[in-house]
Amino acid sequence: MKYDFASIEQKWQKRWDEEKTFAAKNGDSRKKFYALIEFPYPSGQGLHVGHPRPYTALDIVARKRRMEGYNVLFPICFVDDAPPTENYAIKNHMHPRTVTENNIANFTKQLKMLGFSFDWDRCVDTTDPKYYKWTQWIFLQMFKHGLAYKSSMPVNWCTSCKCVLANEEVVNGFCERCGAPVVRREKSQWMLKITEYAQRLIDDLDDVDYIERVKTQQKNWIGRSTGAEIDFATTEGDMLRVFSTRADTLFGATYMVMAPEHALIEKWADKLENLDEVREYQAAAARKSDFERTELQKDKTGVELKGVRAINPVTGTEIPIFISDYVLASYGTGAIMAVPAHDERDWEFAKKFGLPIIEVVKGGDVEKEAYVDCDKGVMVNSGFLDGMSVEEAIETMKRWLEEHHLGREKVNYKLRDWVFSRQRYWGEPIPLVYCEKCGWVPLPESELPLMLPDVKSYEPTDNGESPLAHMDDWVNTTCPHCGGPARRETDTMPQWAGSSWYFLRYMDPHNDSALVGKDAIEYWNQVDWYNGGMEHTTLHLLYSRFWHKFLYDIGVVPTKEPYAKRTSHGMILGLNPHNFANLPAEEQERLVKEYGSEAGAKKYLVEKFGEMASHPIVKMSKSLGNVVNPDDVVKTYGADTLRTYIMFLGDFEKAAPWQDNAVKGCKRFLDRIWNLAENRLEGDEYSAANEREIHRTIKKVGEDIENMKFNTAIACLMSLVNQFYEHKPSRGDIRALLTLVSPFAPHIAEELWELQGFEGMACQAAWPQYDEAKTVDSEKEIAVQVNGKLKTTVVIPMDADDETVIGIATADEKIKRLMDGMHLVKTIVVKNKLVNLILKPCK
RNA sequence: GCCGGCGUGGCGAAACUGGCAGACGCAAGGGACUUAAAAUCCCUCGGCCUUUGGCCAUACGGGUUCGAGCCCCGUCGCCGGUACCA
Repeated sequence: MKYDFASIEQKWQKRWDEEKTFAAKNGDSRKKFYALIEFPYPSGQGLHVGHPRPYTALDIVARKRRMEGYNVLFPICFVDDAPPTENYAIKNHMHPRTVTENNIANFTKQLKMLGFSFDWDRCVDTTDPKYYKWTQWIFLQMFKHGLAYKSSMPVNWCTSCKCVLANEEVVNGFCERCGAPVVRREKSQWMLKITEYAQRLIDDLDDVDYIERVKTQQKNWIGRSTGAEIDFATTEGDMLRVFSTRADTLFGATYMVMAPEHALIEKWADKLENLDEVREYQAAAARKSDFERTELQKDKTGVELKGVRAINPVTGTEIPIFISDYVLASYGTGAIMAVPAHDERDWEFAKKFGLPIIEVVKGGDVEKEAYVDCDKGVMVNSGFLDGMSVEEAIETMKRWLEEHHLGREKVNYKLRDWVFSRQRYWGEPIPLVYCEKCGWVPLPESELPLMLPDVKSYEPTDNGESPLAHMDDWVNTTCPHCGGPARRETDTMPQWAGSSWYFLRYMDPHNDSALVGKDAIEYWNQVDWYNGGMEHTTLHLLYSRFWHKFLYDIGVVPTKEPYAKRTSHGMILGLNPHNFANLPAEEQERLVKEYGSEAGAKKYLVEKFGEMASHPIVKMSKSLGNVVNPDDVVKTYGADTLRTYIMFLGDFEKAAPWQDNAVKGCKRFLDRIWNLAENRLEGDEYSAANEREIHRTIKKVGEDIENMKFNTAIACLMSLVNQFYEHKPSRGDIRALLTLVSPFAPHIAEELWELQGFEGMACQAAWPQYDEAKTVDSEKEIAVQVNGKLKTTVVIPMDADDETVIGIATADEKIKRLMDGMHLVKTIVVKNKLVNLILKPCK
């Protein structure tokens, strides 16, 4: 009988579905395990071959845990990615809901086809009012606790989505989603005070098991730095406050710089001799997009505020004040003291504007360049700091500032508050109304959910107003507080809102009276293992940690952190069809002939296809035609092969290229298993010839799954199968193999399990145990080195002592020859591994 | 620039805490079976040489060590994150 993967896979998927094999049970007495993956955005293109990588990985973990006796929660849902869905809907004249529903149906079909052990009954839909009722509820709690506020400020404006973006959504001055340029606009926005949680978001990383690169990226993004705030007196009497991490260099501060948006400028407007020039600069800075600001970063610009000067508190010198867009309004105090001798940016600016540069730390040549890495230098030209080390000077200066009430220690964070409103239709309405008398008033909780109204036209508008703003019937309402006329907030929430707490809803998806029931949250507690993409490290992951901490503070959840463990997968890349190495041999030959040499051929390819052609491995893209569709792979090879290959192709954490012809190897592996087990075997004990290999494989596969070394786990299973071809397996041997294979290739495992007549289902069998003693041999082949060089190998009894090992090694014919005329100076024995004989010629 | 990570055969990759480099798979070559092909099974497979053996090989140059892919110093290259954050 042939391995008919298509019908086998269908058969078992249907059975799992009907019997609800993977349903998690709330309150069950078994130990619980909660595995979580990031849902796919249900885009119109369907599943990408990259999706199954993290899903298969955690499916393997979830399946193993069930076999180990855990009550496993492994849920899935679809969270709408608002702007793309809406854009697609606009383009195709459809309602966003229809688009989302179609996409979800397609994704569900595709995911089911891959045999993931999701509990499909816990699907949640963040766009369902029953769900977003609770998203709105959480927002209201934040509002009531002062964590949501409306503020007018320059925001990132995507010129294509016609919508405000959070800082985290802007990549190099372009929109993270659509790639259009982002400009700055002054707008009144709802903000969430994530900055209030900055320190806790850093500190609590110590208590969770996240892979290191996730922790570092989060810490870098939050960007804590310790320094001092220093107050400079000005000739106008107003105090100009700055932040500096280098208080020690205060004697070298020769001028000040304020951000063009700094509030004091308005206050000083009357006094400024060059007000027109200042105004012009301010306007130009406001017009620049983020991209332009960074592009032009080498060329410093600025305008002096003529008529106002600051006084250096330690030297008493009057120094000029400039405005320049190299100082950011949103960080620190929006103003700096410039120390050109020891800061590259200040140095450039000082050179351009001919400002004095005073060296205060000895060691560099401050006429040539700023001396920045000067931690080990000694203070000079610095009055009472002279002769001190930098470290000492910082401390001394901080004390001096405090004593004179001119400054204090201060911690700053790069993290900004989260811009939370979007001028889009397709999002959760913000449940607040504005009343002339009472201000912003929350809706009573009994009125939640505030439904998104049906609307004919949901295109974004150019004036930056949400499409909801035109719906007078909806907008005009009464104030819940005073009963007077009021208007609803017309901006909606960003797509990150619903996804900031969705993992809680899985615990209790149908609860109408709470976002998650008390019993449910106490039972499931927190996510045990969450795997997701690195691209969400500074977005979703940070946002959801923030929301969770807030929910912890108001007593809704019992843990400070939502996820006990976080891992991340590498991307699936494709081969570049334009790269020389990936061309068919005949084509390579032809090009080499035509262009004289391989180098010539490569040069030609780069000329023809651009720089890109020099990279053999690239992201999959439609234009290169190297996109792999999982449907096709499943059709040709089956889901089990796809799952096995995607786990086998390389280190899970690293990017790896998809190679079509390598998939065959995994199909062959499954074929070979099929051939071994399609006929009923005899003997329920492990066969003597295979026993040791089986114990070793159980150990290795188990450990590898825990460490996400799926590729070597499969390699080890392949070796076991090869072993079974040498030594015919018993029915017991096959049973062990099938249980180990079952998390990776669950369908074929079930089918063969049934054919062998084992009880129940393979996915419900107990995970096999190994006996450490049985994983080892009685003998061991070890390396024999002479003077550190490998000469031969010998077989020793396992765990033999040093003397025995040296005896066996020196008795070897070849070693004997090498020892001729030499004497043994030293021996090094590494137990069960190697012996190294140090020989010297006899005199 | 700064912060992470990486660099190993024709290819994807293994290699624990410093201990036989290249497990496992792809491609390639040879053989068996077959009228033939596919499939399957078996063998070979880093390079070089004077081939019962020897030498060289883990981006490059040094170092530590009995012993280095792994540790240290320096250089080059690639990937990811971040960027006028004072």
